[in-house]
Amino acid sequence: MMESKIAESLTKAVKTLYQQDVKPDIFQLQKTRPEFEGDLTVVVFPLLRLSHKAPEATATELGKWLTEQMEEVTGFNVIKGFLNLEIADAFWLRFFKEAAENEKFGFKSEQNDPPVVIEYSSPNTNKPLHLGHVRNNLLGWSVAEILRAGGKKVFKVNLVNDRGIHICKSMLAWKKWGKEKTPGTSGQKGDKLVGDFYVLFDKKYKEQIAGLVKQGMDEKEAAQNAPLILEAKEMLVKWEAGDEEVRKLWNEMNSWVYAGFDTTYQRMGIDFDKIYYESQTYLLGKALVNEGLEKEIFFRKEDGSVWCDLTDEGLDEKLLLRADGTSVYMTQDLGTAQLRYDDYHPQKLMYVVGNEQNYHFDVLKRVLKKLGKSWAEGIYHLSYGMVELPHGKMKSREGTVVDADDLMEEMANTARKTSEELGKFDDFTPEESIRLYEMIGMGALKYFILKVDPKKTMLFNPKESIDFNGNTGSFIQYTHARIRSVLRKAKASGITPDKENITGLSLEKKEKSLIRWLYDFPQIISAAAEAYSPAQIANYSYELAKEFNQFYHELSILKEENPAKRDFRLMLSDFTSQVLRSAMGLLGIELPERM
RNA sequence: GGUCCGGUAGCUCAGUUGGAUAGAGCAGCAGCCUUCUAAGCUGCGGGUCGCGGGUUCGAAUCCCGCCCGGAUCACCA
Repeated sequence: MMESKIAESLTKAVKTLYQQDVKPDIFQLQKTRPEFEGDLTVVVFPLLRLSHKAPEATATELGKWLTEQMEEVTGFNVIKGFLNLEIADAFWLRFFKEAAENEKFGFKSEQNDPPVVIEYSSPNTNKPLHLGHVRNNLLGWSVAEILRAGGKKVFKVNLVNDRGIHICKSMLAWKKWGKEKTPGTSGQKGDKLVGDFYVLFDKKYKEQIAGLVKQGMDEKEAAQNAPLILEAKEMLVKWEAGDEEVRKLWNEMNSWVYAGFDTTYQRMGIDFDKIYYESQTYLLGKALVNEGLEKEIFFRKEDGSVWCDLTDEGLDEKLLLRADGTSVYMTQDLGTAQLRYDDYHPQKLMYVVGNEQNYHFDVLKRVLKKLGKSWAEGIYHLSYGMVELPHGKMKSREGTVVDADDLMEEMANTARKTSEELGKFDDFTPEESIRLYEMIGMGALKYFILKVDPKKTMLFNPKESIDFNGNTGSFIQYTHARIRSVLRKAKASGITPDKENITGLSLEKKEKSLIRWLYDFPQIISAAAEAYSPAQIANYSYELAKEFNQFYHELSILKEENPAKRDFRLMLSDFTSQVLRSAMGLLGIELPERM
C-alpha cells in the first residue's frame, strides 16, 4: 500500500532530518481533497514537536526528502500545514494492471479462524413480514456477505419463534371461524392467512372483554378470564404436553406460514445456512438455569421463581424462570446461545435485532458470563434503529404497517412505470422486462435501506415512493448499464484491449481520480466489515459511480484516437463495472446489462 | 427517575482514529442530447453542525453541564 510505504519513508526522513525515532503509524495520510493539487496528503501539525520548525518549513523539508527518496513521489506542494504529494502515473497504472486481472479484487480469502454466526430475521409465525423485518433481513444478510468478503467464515442463521401463546391464538381462531380455509382453497399467502386469524382472535377477544366489563367485571380480570384466552391457554398446555391433535394443526398452520415466508425471502434475496426453531430449543435454557442455581449464581424467591441478581453491575434483578417453572424469553435465549456455541464454536455470536432490545442482550451476555461461559464475550448485538413513518412508528392497530410483499410489489411497479415513461428497451421480451423491473425495484429498495447507518433510526415515507434519481440504487445500476453498453460496442467493432500497451501512458485528471477510487475498494471492505456497516459500501459505490459518470462525460472512450488511450479507458471502464458489481453484490443488489 | 442511543441545509442522509473553506441527494432556479444510454453531466441559492463551557496548534468529531426526541428499565417476545 502506498500509504504505508510513505509512512515508512517518513520515519526515515524524521530520523535523518530531526534525529528522532518514531513509529510509522504517527503519520496521518489522507486522500488529497479534489480542490488541491496532489494525490496523498500528509498532515504535518503533529510532527512539529519533532522538527521544532514552522509547519510550512517542516512540510517542505519532508516533501523534498520524499521526492528525492521515493520514485513514486514525483512532486509536492505545501498549503498551510498540509503536505500534498503527487504520486507517479506509473504507480497507478501498475496498480491498475494488477488489480484488473483479479476477479476477486477487494475480497480477502477465507481465514482459518473460528466462524462468525449471525442471526437475523427471527420472525414470529403469527405475523407477516413488514418493513421493520425488511431492514433486519437486508442488514443481516449484507453484513454476513461483507464479513465473508473480509475473510471471515460466516454462518447465517434464523431463529423462528414458532411456539407460544401467539400461535395458539391463530390456531384457535382458525378452528372456530376458519371454515377449513387453507392457502390452497383461498389462494391466500400462508403467512397472511394465519396472520389474519391472529388479528381475528384479537378482535373477538376484545369483544369478550368488553362484554365482561359491561357486566361489571374489572378490566384486568376480564382480560384474564375471557373464555377465548382461557381456551388458548389450554391449547398451549396441550401443545406442551404433545397433544396429537393440537400438534397436527400446529404443524399444518406453521407449514403455511413457512411457505409464505419463503416466498418473501426469495423475492428479497435472503437466505440462511441454518434455521433454528424455538419449539426445538425452548427447553434448553432451563438446564442452564438449574446449573446456575446449583452453583448459587442464581437464587430462588419465596414463590419459587428464579432470578439473577445484576444489581452489582448497575442493572436490576432479572427473572429467569417463572414460579410455575415455565421459561421466559431470556431463558430461551440462554439455551439457544449455548446450542449455537456447541454447534459452531464461533468467535462471534451476532444478533441482528432492533435497538429496542439493547437491554435484553446486555443482560443475556452478563448472565452467561456469570455462568462462567467465556464464549459469552463473543456475543455481539448488532443493534439497528427503527424504521419510522412520517407520523412515528408503525402500528398494526392503526393500520400503518408497511407489508414487505406489498412494498416489493410496489417497487417493481414503480420501476416499470418509470421505465415505460422513459421509453426504453422496447425490444425486450416480456420476461426480460419483468426481470429488469424487479432488479431495479429491488435495487432501489435495498439501497434506500442499506445506505443509512444501521445504528440510526430511519424514515420511510410511503407517499413519496423511493427515488430512482440521485443517490440511489438505480443510479449505480444505470452507470453499470452504461459501461456495459460501451463494452458491447467495443467488442462489436473488434476492439480487444491489451494491458501491456498501457505502461507508458500519462493519466488525465479524471482517469487518475477514478483509479484512486478503485484503489480504495479493499480498504472500504475492511472498514465496512469492521464497522458492520453496509452503508459504507453503499456510499462508496455511489462515489465511485459518480466518479465514473464524470469521467464518461469529460472523456470519450471509443472515439479516442490514440488506440492505447482508448483501450486503457475501455479497460478502466470494465474494471469499474466489476468493482461496482462486487460492491453492490455485497448489498444483494444486481446490476443490469442494459436499462 | 436510572441506563442507553440520537440531534448536521426546507426534506432524506454522508462526514474513518480530532485536520484545509462542513459535503451529497431530493426539492427550487439556470444551462447541456446531429457525438459512447439525459435514470446522466454542469452551475446557482441554501448551515449558529441542539445550547453553553472546557481540552489544543486545530473540535461536527473528545470531556462536562443543560435542552429536545426516541428506546428501555415486564412473570411480553
